[in-house]
Amino acid sequence: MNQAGMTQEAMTQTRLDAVRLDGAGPIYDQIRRAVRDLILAGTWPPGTSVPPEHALMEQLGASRMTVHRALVQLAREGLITRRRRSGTIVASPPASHAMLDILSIPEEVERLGQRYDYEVLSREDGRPSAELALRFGLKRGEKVAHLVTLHRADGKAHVLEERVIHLATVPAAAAEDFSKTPPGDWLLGNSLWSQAEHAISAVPAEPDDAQLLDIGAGEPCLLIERRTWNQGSPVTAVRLLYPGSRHRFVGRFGPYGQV
Amino acid sequence: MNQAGMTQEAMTQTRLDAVRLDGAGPIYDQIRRAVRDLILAGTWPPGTSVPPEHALMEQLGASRMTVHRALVQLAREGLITRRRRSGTIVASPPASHAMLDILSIPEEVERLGQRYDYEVLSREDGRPSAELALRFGLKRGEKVAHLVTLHRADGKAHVLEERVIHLATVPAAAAEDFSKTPPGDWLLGNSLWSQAEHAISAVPAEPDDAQLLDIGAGEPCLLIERRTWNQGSPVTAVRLLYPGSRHRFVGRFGPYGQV
DNA sequence: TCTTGCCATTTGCATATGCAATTAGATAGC
DNA sequence: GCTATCTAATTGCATATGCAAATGGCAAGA
Repeated sequence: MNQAGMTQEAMTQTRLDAVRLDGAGPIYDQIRRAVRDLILAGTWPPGTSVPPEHALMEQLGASRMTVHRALVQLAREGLITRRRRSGTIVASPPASHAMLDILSIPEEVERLGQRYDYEVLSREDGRPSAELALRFGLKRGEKVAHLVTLHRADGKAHVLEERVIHLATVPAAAAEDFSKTPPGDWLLGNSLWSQAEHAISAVPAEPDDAQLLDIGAGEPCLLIERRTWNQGSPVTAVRLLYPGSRHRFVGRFGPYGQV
Repeated sequence: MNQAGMTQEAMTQTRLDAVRLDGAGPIYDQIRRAVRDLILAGTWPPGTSVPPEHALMEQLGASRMTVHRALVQLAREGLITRRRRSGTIVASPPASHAMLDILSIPEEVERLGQRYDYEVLSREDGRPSAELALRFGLKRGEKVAHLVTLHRADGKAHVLEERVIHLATVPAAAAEDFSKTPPGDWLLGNSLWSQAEHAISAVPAEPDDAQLLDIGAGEPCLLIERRTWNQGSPVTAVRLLYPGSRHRFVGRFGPYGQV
């Protein structure tokens, strides 16, 4: 191999060392979990190339078919994509989530064929007030960035976003002013998350919010609250307030799950 | 074999004949789809035993490992359950659906630890009025049962259900008075569905509905609309109106899908 | 320089084989 | 009858083997 080849080989070696089996359960499942964990932990970020089957096979002392089985399963779960000759790479998490696909508001608006813009209405960093802590379930001590953002579609209010970002988990957020990228999208590219919880409910618009959304006070709005964590540490919490009359969320499924 | 054995064998034969490959794509996937389709079509209802690997292997001329691969996938998808020696049986569809698990309202209420009861407020069978057809997207010609049901938790209005049932697809509904089982639960046991679509939105309560739900007119409500089909034929459509202040729907997921 | 064709790498699929684990049902023993 | 034991059916897992399909990248040729 040439020098470039050596570098390549060294990288592969590094990647291989990270794969550790825990001896619990079938070998193919140990391999699957080991690789999955490396991906979810961010050790192998999206785009990283996964070692080829032969390399894993030798490293782990398993047969190719066993390694193959593990990787095929991960591919079906959407964590990796595989192509003959090109090899296997870590996939990017899918942007959409059937029912609650509101990860990127710009995308959501543009998919409707409307022009998107947004405005950060306020921003404050520091320890949360009692009221804010209550609303987002924060502890008083933790430092957060608190942002209120209005998103527009074709110039009309689309959704009002109120968000806190945990600066201990995402320190880079302190230095970002979100003038070019709205907070939700910025977080997608600048933080990791491993779990989320969302809740959906119908609430009357508060007078202040109603004015911003250009609807009448007390009109029904769809409130989506989402909190995300990474390995147990809180990342962000957001409340998205949609004017009820202008929005529906639609999903499809079959008796055994998503179709 | 004894006579009982013969019967058993004959049944197995019947079941085997139903498995037909279409020649498209990998063999394991042809087998997987063939079996899946028999399950979804109701030919093999929940509880039916699937022929053992050896039988499928001989019937289809594939190796056992290939048959095995197909069945393992179906098991992972939740359509079948497998046990050594006992064999493979068709699974019952899971009762709950993470985000929109509102298939059974009695269960939903009892899970909250409250006493459930309900009342059918009105029922009419026949061809839909223009207004009804519009609201549920029906064709004027199709005969439907139209039901309005109020569900209560601890005696308080919980959700207002308005439903149409397509009598062409579910003829048995014509003879059922729903006095013992609410329509949604009755349908779960007396009809098949292969696809559903749901939509969620926030609407103000109409005066009539507000009175039934014991809230103020115009107060925000969460409206869940769901339509289900079986093999393309409409089965039922329902509008569930929840008082917004008393309900939240919660779900959890990870970056690559449901956790 | 550009194109064409070839080769080596990597994944995809199917088979054959063997053994392990589970357990329903039959059998033997009490 | 009841229980303990055995047998055989059935799935679960791992390996070895061989070939097919796709294709990145190199080499030869125009």
